[in-house]
Amino acid sequence: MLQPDHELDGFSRRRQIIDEATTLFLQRGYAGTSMSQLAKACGMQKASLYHHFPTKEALFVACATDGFDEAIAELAAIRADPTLDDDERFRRAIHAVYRINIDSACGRMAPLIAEVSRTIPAVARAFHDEFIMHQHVLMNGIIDDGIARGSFQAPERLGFEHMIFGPVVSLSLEREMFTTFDKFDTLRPIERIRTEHAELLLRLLHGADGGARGTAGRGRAGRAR
Amino acid sequence: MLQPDHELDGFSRRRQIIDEATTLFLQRGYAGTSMSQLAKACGMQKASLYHHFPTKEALFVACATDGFDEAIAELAAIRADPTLDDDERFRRAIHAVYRINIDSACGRMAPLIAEVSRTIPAVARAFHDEFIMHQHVLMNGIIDDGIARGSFQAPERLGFEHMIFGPVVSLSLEREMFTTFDKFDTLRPIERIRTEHAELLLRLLHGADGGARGTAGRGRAGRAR
DNA sequence: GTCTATACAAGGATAGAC
DNA sequence: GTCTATCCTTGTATAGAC
Repeated sequence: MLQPDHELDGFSRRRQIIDEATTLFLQRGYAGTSMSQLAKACGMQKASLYHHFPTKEALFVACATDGFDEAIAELAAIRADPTLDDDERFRRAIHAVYRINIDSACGRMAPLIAEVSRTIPAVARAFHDEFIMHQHVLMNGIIDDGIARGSFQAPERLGFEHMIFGPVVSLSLEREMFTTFDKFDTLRPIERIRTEHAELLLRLLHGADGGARGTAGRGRAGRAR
Repeated sequence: MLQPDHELDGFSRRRQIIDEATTLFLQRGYAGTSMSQLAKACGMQKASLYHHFPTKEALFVACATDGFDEAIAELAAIRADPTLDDDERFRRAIHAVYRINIDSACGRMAPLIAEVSRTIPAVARAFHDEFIMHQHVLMNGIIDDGIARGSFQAPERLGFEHMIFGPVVSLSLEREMFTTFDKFDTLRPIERIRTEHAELLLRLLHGADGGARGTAGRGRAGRAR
């Protein structure tokens, strides 16, 4: 999945093309983006693009599968950070999930994957296996660790996972849908939504009965119910 | 928004075109669907389509804004149904929201709206004002009624709304993304997700402290767990 | 590795007969 | 209201010089 290529002067044409293409794809969709537009955006001739990528489809696959690891890195680091207590780790993990899916290019690719899912099924497969799946695994790990240490109560996992990722994914989609609206941040104040979202999830993790510990560290015995 | 037209024999060509076009748009995206393909699907000539719709864009707008009211009708009915207690009403409302956004054609339009949001901003506006907004209003009404009757505790509303609709919208998107996978229902068992989702939301509505009433009618004091 | 030039298909849309 | 025929643009992709 890597192409060391000719990253000589810190400037790779391939990189530039991928970046410009990603921008265009995100703005106008796959079928709505033409190689001519892309060539213009890159300041080069259409034919030159085909020196770097054999087909438009191959170019799209490169864009869509680019940067999975970097995007998820932060979440992995949070899971591994031993200095955090479980509640705080969970809060930061939620924060990271928002950044991954709303700010990063590959997080914003979801509607595009849907668009091409029938014509390029492989890209949907990769998106699931190497992006979505990894986030779920990391998040479940964080929850499981908290349960093992007595900080969290086990929730119905399937529904809970969807209550973690669903609001983030839909917010990302809505931001694409409503980009032309005056102030999207008034319609959907992401910061506030994220905070409330995290606190509501924590309430569920602490159990319905006792409310459990507010900021339980690891292993502290605070039990509930 | 209605066109009585010539619904003579219960078969309208306009209706047929909208239905076929909607299917194609959902499968291949807006830019990825051609008028030629559509003409073939309708069993007519390309030029004939232009007798019914002046442009491809107008046709898409017709598809995307078709059936809002019908899709939402069930949710409105549930809100107004006086025979339900608040918990059961909420459960059925969640059920309806799943059907609206996952099964109905206009619910599945979301990624398409995102695709055309820059080129046809009006359709994004309509989708928000006449579809999304209405669902939020109805759902909030159901919650407010429950609060007024003492069945529910008021949650942080903004975060809670996203925890209602987010998982549904993302599930709808994922179903489009992963249509080519062997068994989507194994990957994302919608029935089970929906049930767990509803129960977790109810747990939040019942409050972290007392758990509040399990199946409280209006005012009934029933406890649970 | 980038360019000019071009092949060839498909796109949206229109004209005008029936 | 549907057809055949056609216009013109744009699309992806390639050939071959530099």
